[in-house]
Amino acid sequence: MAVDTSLSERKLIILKAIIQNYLETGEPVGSRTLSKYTELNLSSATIRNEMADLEDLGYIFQPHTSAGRIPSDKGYRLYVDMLMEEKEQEITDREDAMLEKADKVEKVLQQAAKVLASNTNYATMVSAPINSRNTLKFIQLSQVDAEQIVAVIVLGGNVIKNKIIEVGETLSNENLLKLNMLLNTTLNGMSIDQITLGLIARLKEQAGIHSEVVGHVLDAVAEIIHVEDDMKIYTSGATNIFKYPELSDKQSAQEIISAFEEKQQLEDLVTETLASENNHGIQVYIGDETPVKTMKDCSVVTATYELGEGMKGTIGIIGPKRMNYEHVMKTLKTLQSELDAIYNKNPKE
Amino acid sequence: MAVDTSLSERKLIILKAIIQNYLETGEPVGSRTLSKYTELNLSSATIRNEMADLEDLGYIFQPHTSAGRIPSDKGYRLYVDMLMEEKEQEITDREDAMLEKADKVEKVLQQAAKVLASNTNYATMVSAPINSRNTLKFIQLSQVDAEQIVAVIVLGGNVIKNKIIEVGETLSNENLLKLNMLLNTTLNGMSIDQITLGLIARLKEQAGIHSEVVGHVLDAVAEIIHVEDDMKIYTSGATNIFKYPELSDKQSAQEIISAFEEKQQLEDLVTETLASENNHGIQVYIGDETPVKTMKDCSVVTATYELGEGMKGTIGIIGPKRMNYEHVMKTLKTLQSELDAIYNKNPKE
DNA sequence: TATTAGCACTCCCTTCTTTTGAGTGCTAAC
DNA sequence: GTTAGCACTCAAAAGAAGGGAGTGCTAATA
Repeated sequence: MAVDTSLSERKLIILKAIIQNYLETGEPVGSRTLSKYTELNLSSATIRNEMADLEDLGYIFQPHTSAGRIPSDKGYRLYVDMLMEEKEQEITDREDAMLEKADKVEKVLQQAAKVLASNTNYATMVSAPINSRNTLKFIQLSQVDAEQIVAVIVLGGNVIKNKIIEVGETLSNENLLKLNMLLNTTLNGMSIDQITLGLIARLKEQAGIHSEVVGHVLDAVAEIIHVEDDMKIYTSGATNIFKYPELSDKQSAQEIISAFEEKQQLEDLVTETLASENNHGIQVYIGDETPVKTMKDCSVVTATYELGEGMKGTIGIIGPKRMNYEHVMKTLKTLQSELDAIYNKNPKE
Repeated sequence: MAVDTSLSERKLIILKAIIQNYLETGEPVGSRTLSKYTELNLSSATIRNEMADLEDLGYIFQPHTSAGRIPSDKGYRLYVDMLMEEKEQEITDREDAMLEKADKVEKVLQQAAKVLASNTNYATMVSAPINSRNTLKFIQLSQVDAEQIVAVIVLGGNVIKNKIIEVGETLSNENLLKLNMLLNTTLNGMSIDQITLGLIARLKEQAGIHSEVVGHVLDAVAEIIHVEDDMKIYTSGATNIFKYPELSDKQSAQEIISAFEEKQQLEDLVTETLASENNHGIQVYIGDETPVKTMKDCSVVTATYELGEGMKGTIGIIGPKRMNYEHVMKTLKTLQSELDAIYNKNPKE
């Protein structure tokens, strides 16, 4: 993303002033307003000339003739990339902790979304981390009754998966014991990715192909391990978009809120964010840049957090393009490090 | 709910015509329209007289002078009551199956909400059944590593609960085995309600009070069993309310959709529905009758379904007062029996 | 050459007025 | 008891008028 250096210092100042003003008021910004707002002591006429240039260059535009200017996507992009007051060094003055510890990951994430929403007044989402690079810590099959076996699998970070396996034929206690031994010795410490179908096939051989039941059970185990838990996404503040007239006409509101209700599109957003290079930083999608078409009139800011063992999740904020980028990014960073803190201090709670 | 018999036959016909017409159009209904709409061949003037009476009796009202009439809550109530009496026997003509089988309860319920929403064009919710009267089928503690034990509990309907228990001190294999025996023999077949703290205390004695670890583990087990899984509620079609102008101004829309996002109020609704007497039927709340104040401008129709073993859940539809009650109630009944069918045919899948 | 004052022009928004039309209530006739 | 007829009401739609914020352009100024 090369910075366009063709803009004069003065144009940059004016552009910045336009954007900041527009972020505050939500109204198109006129030349007279600017001539007071900026410290360059210029008349409105001069500023008008500069504005005309900025418009030609595509950074701002008029919603209609005889209105002030508002930033275009390109303008916002420039602003986010270089004009924003960088608070980089100020991460030290951490805000008060926002999150309370809770014993269930689920609760924490739901709360994170909520806090974020009330903190920013935008719509927010938090995705639960995905397990595929997680490792297996423990596995056990137990007989529930003659026809049911329950399989329990403990992964790193104390994630537990389980399922009931229906078996036609009773498995002897002895065989079950053997199977448990075999599974634990073989699979322990492996990551989910590593447990391939080939490996399972080899296990079947070792366990004795003669038994159909065993084969069936092993297949089921493989399935449990691999069934991607569908991505859990927690949302909050979807109705915040009603606070922004540019998003709250029926059409847009319905689309955006639907996206939050159905979650499918948010999943896409998460996938995209996790796939993107810029992984530890914060990602800003302005308007059409967004991976999710429903949000092409919004800005979307996302961050990735990590719970160790390669388990990554995403935090996202969706709001109008005239979003308070500075505040949002700062808040995201804070939350990011709080999540880190919570989960690295007591990974075993 | 006794039907007000003080209304003449003719008034009833007119009222019904007014309501049906209003349900279709959403516009106030005038006397001229009615004089064509009804088969009683009456002039608009006559109908006007009857309408004036109906207004005095509180069944209809004018949004403003010189407008047609709109049903009042009382009017809707009469209509719904009448409707229910009429249709009682017609449950036989089942519609096509709407639900697909799925192995996870979660999926089925989510899908149920979705189907219902697209079928009715209202906002819908389905609450997952609550387990408190469910019985314990199987319990097992297993050593994950030196400091962790995983407890797995299988309940009726194949509901599985589990948790990792942190222990300071390693529990010997032998002791664990004993404990498992004890737990299974004692608790098997009991309902969650029956497993009291007193019972746990007695268990502790039997297991040998001397061991602190054992005490700790038993406490943890009790906790797992009793921790009320917070009520899971699946929603769909919240944005359908945008289809009804009377609900889709920003204020109402925001309130209703928030209720769907936060879920708290929906929980209240479920609680209320489950507590109500009329348990196997269908409940209709019109306007102010609703247990949830946010929905005082809506009608709410709920039904209870049962998954055996006393596990009850609720299905609900939220829409404008001029809801198509007939269709909604029919659809709810169908869904109710479909849920029954799915879970009683194959309780073990 | 860069800046500014001045002015005509554009177009949105608000407010006010007018028109239209659906619907009512009442009265008098059938 | 029913109906035709008529005056009246009121919301919503359609114009009409004025105000105001803002622009682009030109000509004067430093």
